[in-house]
Amino acid sequence: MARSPQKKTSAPASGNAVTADLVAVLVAVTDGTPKIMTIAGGSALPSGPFEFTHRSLQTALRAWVEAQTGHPLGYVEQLYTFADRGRSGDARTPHSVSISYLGLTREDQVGEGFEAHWSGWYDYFPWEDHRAGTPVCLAKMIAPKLKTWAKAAPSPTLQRERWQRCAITFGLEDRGWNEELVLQRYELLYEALLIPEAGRAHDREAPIVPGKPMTADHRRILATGIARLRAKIKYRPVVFELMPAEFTLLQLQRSVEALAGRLVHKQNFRRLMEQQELVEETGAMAADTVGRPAKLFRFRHAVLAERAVVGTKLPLSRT
Amino acid sequence: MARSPQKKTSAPASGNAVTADLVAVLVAVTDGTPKIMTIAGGSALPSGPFEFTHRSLQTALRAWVEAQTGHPLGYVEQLYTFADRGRSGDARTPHSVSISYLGLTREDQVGEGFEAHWSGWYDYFPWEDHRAGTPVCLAKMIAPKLKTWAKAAPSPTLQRERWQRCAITFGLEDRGWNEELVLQRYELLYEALLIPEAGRAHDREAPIVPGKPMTADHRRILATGIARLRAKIKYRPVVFELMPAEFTLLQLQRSVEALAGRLVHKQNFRRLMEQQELVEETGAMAADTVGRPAKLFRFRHAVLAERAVVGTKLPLSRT
DNA sequence: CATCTTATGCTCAAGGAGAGTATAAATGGT
DNA sequence: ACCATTTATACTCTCCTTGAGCATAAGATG
Repeated sequence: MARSPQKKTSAPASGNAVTADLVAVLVAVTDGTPKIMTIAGGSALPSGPFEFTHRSLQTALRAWVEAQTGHPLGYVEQLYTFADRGRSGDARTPHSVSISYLGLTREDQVGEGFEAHWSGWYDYFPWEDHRAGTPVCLAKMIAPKLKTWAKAAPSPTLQRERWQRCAITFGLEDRGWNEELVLQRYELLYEALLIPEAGRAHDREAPIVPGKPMTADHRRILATGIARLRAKIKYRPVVFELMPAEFTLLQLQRSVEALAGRLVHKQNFRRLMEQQELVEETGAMAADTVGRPAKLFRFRHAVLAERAVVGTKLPLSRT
Repeated sequence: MARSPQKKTSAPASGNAVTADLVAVLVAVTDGTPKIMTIAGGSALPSGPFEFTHRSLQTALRAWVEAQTGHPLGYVEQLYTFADRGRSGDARTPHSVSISYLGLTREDQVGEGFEAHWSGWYDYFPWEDHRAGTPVCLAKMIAPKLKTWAKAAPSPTLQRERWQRCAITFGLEDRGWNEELVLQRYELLYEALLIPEAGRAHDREAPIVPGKPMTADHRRILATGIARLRAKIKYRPVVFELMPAEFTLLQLQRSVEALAGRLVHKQNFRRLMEQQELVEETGAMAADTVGRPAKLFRFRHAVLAERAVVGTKLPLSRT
């Protein structure tokens, strides 16, 4: 089947040949800590060349992750395709297209003898964890530095606009924290040169914000993945991919909170779970617990066949 | 800056060289009809090779669309990257990665002397337009054929599962229409071999569903774009990219309805517009109208700077 | 038994969303 | 002039959702 005329009349394939890479954001949640699979001492996301022996990108990613971790991948979703030369540095390297994916697993599913390292994702984004209230680094370090950056704009109008952008994306000045703006926040810090990856790293005076950096644009890809996942859990039952087969409602709640980076109202969370019929009792009770023992639940896989849209809404507080 | 170790130790670039193509879903709304830019007599989306002279994919797309249509592009968003060999047919062609984009413009913005053709998007997806109630072809043709397909499953359990999937994605048996499931519906029809693109086209007996086909996987890409746009208008003020500078609230409503493929409650729509402060009066009134003249409004660009999340919610009916 | 901790059931109030009624302002026909 | 028709615009009403809090139950520990 012929493609479009445009393509037929275009330059030969060798003219714009590129290499295709896969980059994976593999997420697990262990003990209420969201983790991502990393390599190179936690400074890079797992990535590799795309093998065209596979039928599709998804198949390639699954096979590749399985080879790396020794376990099949549950939920997989494409994130974004990057081809920016600007950030990757050297223009003389062969052009590369990076196709990034988000994958959900459990840490314990990784086979023995594999080089998988799991790093807490808040190591890379300390300002994103609002479970214990607004992080200290946000108010004490990031906000002031953003203010300085805003004030450095050429005109008063631009200064105000810059600061307004900062205030919105970081929820400053009582605007309320929006946990989904992960990428926007990273991009803003990048633009303000508060992130090592933004270059100017040789500038020792550069005011750098806390948070572990990553190779190339991997931290940006990670931010994309976190943002996507935080949005997704609200309208698709994907949290369960990160849970063991049986769990208590509190464990489930803790996982949701870990991903969202903020706390939810316990009773309302249970109400949502019940009325949405996402889970069912196993009949067993949790063992080895403090306090009153909780019922064990399992995910009702049937809901996937029953309804098109089901989510784990976040019963947030208005305050 | 070095990339991950995985990449360093991988095969040389020539080993997995591919060509990168851009495919664009360019949307406009004219007189309450959503349209897409097409080439080749409406059988393909505009596409072409990615020129690495540009800094990023977005820049490349913008420049390319501008060259094609003679007008700058407003809103641009990446859709999906395809590399499936399975559907493109010949395995001997050079491997290609197609990066698709969604772009919003207005039909009248296309310059003279360009070969842009605008086709109504419901020509390709007749079953997606529910503005005048459930389309006839859905009840009369699609539903029965899906039922036949479901019954062709090997076991009774599989038959039931198939039919349940169909009923959910197409809103059959009083389940309610979900306008966002555009891609799922297309994929289901594809799987059921009711779509010419699914191959078996030589089979004259094949029960084919109404709707204009497209080259390669372009109709799938279009479905992805429509689905994305239908979801997006609910939480981002992107409709305004498709509107003229000044418009009446009814015109705005008609555009939203055109995209969503379903009607909304007029009074509630106005209430939403007002309380969200997305628009402001220009002071002028619409001319050349039937009935009472309406106030003209314009988009309040300031909201983009004021709030992070603003949407054109659909005040749908519960029935 | 007092206390701590988690589990679980229930109520309340404010806001949002779906739906309907009523009125206003234009046009065109008789 | 009057009326039907069409669109614009203002309000009201009710049900459901959602944020929030109170109260009680059931285990462990000292």
